[in-house]
Amino acid sequence: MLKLNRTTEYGLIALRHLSQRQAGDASSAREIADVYGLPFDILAKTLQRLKESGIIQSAQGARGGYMLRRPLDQVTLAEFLELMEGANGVVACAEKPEHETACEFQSKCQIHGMMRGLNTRLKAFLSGIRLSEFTAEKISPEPIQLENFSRQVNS
Amino acid sequence: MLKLNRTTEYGLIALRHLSQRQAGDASSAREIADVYGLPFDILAKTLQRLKESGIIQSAQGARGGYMLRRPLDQVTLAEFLELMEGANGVVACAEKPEHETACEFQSKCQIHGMMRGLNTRLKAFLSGIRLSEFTAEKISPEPIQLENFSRQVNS
DNA sequence: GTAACTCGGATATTCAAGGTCCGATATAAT
DNA sequence: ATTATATCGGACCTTGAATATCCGAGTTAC
Ligand code: FES
Ligand code: FES
Repeated sequence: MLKLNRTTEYGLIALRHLSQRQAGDASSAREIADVYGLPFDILAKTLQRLKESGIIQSAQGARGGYMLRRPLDQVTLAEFLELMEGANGVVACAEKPEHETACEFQSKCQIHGMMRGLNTRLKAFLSGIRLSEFTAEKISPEPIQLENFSRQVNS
Repeated sequence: MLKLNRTTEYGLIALRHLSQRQAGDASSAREIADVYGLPFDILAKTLQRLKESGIIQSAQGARGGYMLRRPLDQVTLAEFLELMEGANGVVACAEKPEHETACEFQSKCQIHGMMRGLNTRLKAFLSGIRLSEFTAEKISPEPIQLENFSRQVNS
């Protein structure tokens, strides 16, 4: 139940990676994919999406890559999930305006109001969690091995 | 994001229906499907599942049907969702024991711990919501039209 | 110019959810 | 007893979204 998309996990892993790099330091999609063993193509699309939303920024061309743009403690999990998985509520009808015919059952559906209430409460819950919780803390005591991926953009 | 299964909605609608009937009054799967315009086969399976879990009970044969068994204010949304949608966490690895190899990325995954934390918090949130919230309150002021479906088991 | 990137779309594959069908069994009314 | 109406339980098909793959185009550093 309530399972997250794969891309969401990829995105979080990437954001954590970017947050651990020095400011002004860019990481390419290839680098991140290799370090964590993620499928490159999907990760690349995910990063593009994150860039469109303004959470990260990109530098094109050789030695290009991605860098954080917004501080992760200012991005809520609710915003991030909506970004990665689309604005779907617990039920399809939860996000639509009340007057629209949301689903074929709505006219007879007696729990519609409660579903909308649940959706609101769930969003409030997710809004109380910031992405920095996923990225700020260190899990492994030793820093990530970047090996030959390591580079500096401004140097 | 975090979209519920269709069967979950069907189940809630059915539970609400059952909760509105008099004690000792049974509703057949056919009746509920007709009243709300739900697909009969799927609703029937859903009701069977709810019966196995002990939330409702069944009476076989002609004039049989389903009745509530457990008070709905004693069933949490967390329990209900796990029942209807399986014990999946926000990520596949969240529900498994820590030592098991959950997914191919786990060894390199830096956010695994946070994911498990999120999963725990989400479950706590869902455990704080009881099914009675979905069924107890009246939405439409007028009672449901049962027409020729109306019947009494003990009469 | 060339290599290493991002960018963006088109397309294929995979998988679970959603839905359908059918046969077996149990009970109540006639 | 027979019939009608139920639950029960499995097999099966369909569909759509998630996932993955592929390719071409545009940018920039060297
Ligand atoms: S139609 Fe909105 S919850 Fe059922
Ligand atoms: S492997 Fe568990 S969250 Fe990534």
